[in-house]
Amino acid sequence: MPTKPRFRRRKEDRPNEITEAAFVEFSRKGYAATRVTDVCKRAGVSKGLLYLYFKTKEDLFKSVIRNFVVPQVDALKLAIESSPLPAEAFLRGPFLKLMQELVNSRAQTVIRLLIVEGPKHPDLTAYYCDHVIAEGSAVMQKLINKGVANREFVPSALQEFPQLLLGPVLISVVWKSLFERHRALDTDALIAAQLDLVLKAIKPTHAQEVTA
Amino acid sequence: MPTKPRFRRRKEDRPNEITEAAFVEFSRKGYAATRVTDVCKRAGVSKGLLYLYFKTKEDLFKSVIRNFVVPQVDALKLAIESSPLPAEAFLRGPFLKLMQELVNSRAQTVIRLLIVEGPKHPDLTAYYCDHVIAEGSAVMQKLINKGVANREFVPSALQEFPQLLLGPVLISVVWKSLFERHRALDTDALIAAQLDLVLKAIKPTHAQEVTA
DNA sequence: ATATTAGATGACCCGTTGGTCAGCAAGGGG
DNA sequence: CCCCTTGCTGACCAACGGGTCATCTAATAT
Repeated sequence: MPTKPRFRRRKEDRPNEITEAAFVEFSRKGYAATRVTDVCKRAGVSKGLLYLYFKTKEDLFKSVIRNFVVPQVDALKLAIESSPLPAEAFLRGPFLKLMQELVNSRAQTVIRLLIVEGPKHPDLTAYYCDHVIAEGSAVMQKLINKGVANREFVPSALQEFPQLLLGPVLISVVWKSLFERHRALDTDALIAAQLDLVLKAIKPTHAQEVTA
Repeated sequence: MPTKPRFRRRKEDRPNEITEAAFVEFSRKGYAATRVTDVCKRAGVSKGLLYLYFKTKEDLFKSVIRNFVVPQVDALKLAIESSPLPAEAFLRGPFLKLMQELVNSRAQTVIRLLIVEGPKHPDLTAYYCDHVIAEGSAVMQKLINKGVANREFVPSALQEFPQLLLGPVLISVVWKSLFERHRALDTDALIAAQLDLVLKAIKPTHAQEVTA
């Protein structure tokens, strides 16, 4: 009888499996504290194999981030730009939901990893800056400007700083990673509160001059 | 002629000097990437001496954080609680200035260090949570509530989530550490914008029912 | 069956770094 | 002036972990 083979050849699946394992390990311990050996164990793979698919530990890390970020961002942009809702309805509906989910999904982990490890990987940061930050800001800006154009909103600093809407998302991510078990925070409510306050501030409820 | 002595005995000053050097090194490279030897070099001290005053590398790190945080927070609380200004004036004046300075001072570095290294040092995080976060929130809450009490402000979610005012501070800290050289951000304006928006939202400019 | 290719293994190498310790020297007291 | 205390030194150690490579074996071609 033929004994069970010690391993199978699965060239196609290995990179994904390793990336997935690396995601878990990096998330838990950060870049420096993660041992390549642990990633291998989790992926059920030997060290040699990992180094067949990834040149260095850093290369592995970058793959983890990029493989996660790219599809997310693309999906996101599409969703936002193809919505027919007016600005406020969109913000209070899909946009709010999206921000709230960000904090409870893998994105949270990725955001944290980028904050923590970013400074050590300048090219990765640059990539992220151009693709996620810049494009994200642009989309949000467009949305606000649209609202201003059809008198839904009054002109405000939010046009220049659309990131303000994401403040509570950042607070939530950081809070969860540091204080979650020590002191609870209702992140959904926090995010909703900021949106509500901002909308109150930029909606023209009372007589207001609009200077071109 | 007596040759210059190789070193002086300065028991009193050593801990501070080492802490100071450690602050610089930890700020630049983070905990894991900082070598104890480098801290020693910067402090002009041998490794043995460092380990005379600090039990481990981690102990040194905690000292750095605590030594910086404690006096800052105390001074801060005093300043806030002893101000006679009405709520809005205080927020637009000293409070705004303080938030803006936070981003350009050593506090920025400490905030970043805590975000990055916090999860690895639970007791340090707990300490920070109780002393800085909890007390800070309480003070801000008091301020907002005071404003609501004398009809300066309308009731709002800001009473429950005073942290919202700090959102842009966090954004600024993170931005500076990641993207500063790649894409500029006027952090002062960002922080001022958030304050302005929030104040617009909670000021009773038009007929508004106040439900007890 | 056998040969060949290439996916996969893991023992090993070696630079790095947190932490130690035997001993040196500053400087105050007798 | 000398001695003793103790602040201080830096060579050294041991563990650790990223990366390599000689080797093995599953799959495939002949």
